[in-house]
Amino acid sequence: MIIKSAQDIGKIVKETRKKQNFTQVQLAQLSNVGTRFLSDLENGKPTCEIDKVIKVLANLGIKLEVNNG
Amino acid sequence: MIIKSAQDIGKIVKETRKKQNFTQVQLAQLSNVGTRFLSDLENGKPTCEIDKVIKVLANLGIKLEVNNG
DNA sequence: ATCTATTATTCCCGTTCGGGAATAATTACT
DNA sequence: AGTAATTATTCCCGAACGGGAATAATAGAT
Repeated sequence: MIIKSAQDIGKIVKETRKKQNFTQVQLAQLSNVGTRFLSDLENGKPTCEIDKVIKVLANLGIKLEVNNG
Repeated sequence: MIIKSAQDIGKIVKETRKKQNFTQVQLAQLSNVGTRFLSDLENGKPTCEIDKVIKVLANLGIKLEVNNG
């Protein structure tokens, strides 16, 4: 899936988390972020800090990839 | 290229920008971010805001992709 | 429909982002 | 080497992040 916005990331985080039967609280603890942050992230908040986003993705086994020309 | 940290993103931004003969000032203006932000980003600052990062990548033609299981 | 679990939203608040501009430092060019 | 250009770093400061906790709202299950 191609990411074009923060919303896209939120969507995939939410989807994947549910697929793996995680609750926000669980994933937040696992990722060392607050539950507020995770909620914000899943709802597409555009100002989330990149490092925490990456950590959450990692804890869901989601691979983030970049495609240069 | 697989992204594991903010540093990885910074690296590819810098590389790609140079390949395309952009200066930080140019890319910053193009992306509607400050030059400070761009410098920080390229140097791997972990707290950069996700939306601006995405915008910069887009302006370099770098595709951001997510790989779910 | 009811009750519970999960998620979203609000609050307080310390910390930090990021813009802009100036300055230092680094790099590139001849 | 010397000069110009590019980048990094510092400063000021308003605005917003994110944690924690409480509350409201939503969804899920029986």
